[in-house]
Amino acid sequence: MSKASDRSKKTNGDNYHHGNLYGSLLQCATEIIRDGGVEALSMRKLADRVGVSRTAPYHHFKDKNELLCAIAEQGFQRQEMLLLQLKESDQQDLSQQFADYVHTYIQLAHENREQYDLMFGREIWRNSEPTASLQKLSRQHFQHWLNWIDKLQQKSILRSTDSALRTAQVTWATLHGICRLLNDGVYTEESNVQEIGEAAVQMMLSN
Amino acid sequence: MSKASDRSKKTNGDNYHHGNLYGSLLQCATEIIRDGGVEALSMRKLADRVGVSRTAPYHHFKDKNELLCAIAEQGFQRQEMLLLQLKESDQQDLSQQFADYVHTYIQLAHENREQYDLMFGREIWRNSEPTASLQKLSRQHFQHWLNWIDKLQQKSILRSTDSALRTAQVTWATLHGICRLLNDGVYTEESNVQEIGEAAVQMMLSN
DNA sequence: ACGATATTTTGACACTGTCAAGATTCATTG
DNA sequence: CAATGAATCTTGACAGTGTCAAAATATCGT
Repeated sequence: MSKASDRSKKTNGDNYHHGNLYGSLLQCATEIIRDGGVEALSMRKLADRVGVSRTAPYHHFKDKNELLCAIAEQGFQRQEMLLLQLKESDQQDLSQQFADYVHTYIQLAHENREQYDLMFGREIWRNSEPTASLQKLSRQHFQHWLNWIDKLQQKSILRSTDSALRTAQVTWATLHGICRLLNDGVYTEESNVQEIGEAAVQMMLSN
Repeated sequence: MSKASDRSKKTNGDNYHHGNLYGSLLQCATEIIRDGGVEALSMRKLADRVGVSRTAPYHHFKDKNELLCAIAEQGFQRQEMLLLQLKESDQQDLSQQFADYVHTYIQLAHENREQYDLMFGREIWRNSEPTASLQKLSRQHFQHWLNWIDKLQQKSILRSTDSALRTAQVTWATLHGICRLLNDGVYTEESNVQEIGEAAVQMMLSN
């Protein structure tokens, strides 16, 4: 007890090893980003808040980028959940189901704005290289969207003027554009979000 | 000549005063951003490249943010030009005129991707405060778009299911979404840009 | 108990934005 | 022309960043 108690500052009851640094880092980083955006997250502050030294995180994440990718992945998983829940819902009206998705998408992107920016922002996709697993998740996600669009076209809920791929791209871009303009602070009036989403649905539906 | 020649390093032929630092900074910064994005621009490197000391730029731009805003403003002015040229074009078919705008918008956003990101990105609109003049320019720009949308609705080129404001917001969001996905590197295949734009037009037009 | 391996730390480097104080030049008076 | 005040530019400094290398410590399989 003599050695351990007076030689180091960190071995005072807590272990030298953190135990679950990976998880702690991920969670803490997610919180920091949720509260203050990506630019509020620094590896040093993160390490400090978790209670380890500056470079400790680098043994669990090769890069800052790798950390960000991991956080983005969680966002995609949540998004995936959303699509699944909708498919299993009791909503039989497919038009309404589509409208529901649009509204939920916008709402979710707004509630988790910083994570959303990470998922589709230049920080990861342009400035750095997205992780292999993140790329995979992202592709899967779009594929599911594409499949759904295809189905909606076949049932004439959506127009078939263009191919399923093009339609999927454009409709998604519309959703994405709305979310970006809101999240980035270009649209400041958040009160009309609902109406904007509704107008988007009107534009996309075939009627 | 004795005093001036051996006392300082900078007074060796060139003037101590740069002459047009403001302009040089703006131009050089624009180039740096065009080539390497916002994150490639540092005040220090910029000053170095222009040939002045680190803090010289701060006598012409209060902030790095103020510099960025100035660059963004130029982007808006170019965008404004675009709309004006279209109105004065000889294209009489309003649907086609609208389609032309969409394609030019996407093309321009792609050619000046970094500047576009600056114009509508979080860097300025969320992380910092946009300059008063930038805000004004931005509002004007949207107002012109809104007026046009209104006109197109009255001539039944665009559906009037929703108000002009909502329609303007959603159509613009669609354009913006496409450009963001391309610029941010989420869509990597640039070969289909034309087709995507075409599909967007199809979705927006009333027919 | 020992040696390999995983984990964490300290030190260091090259960057960044920007503030404060001093130096230099310019423009405008007297 | 000389002097004074304003504009402009420089040097020094501070706190912060990501991340590499080498050393320290802990854990685990033998």
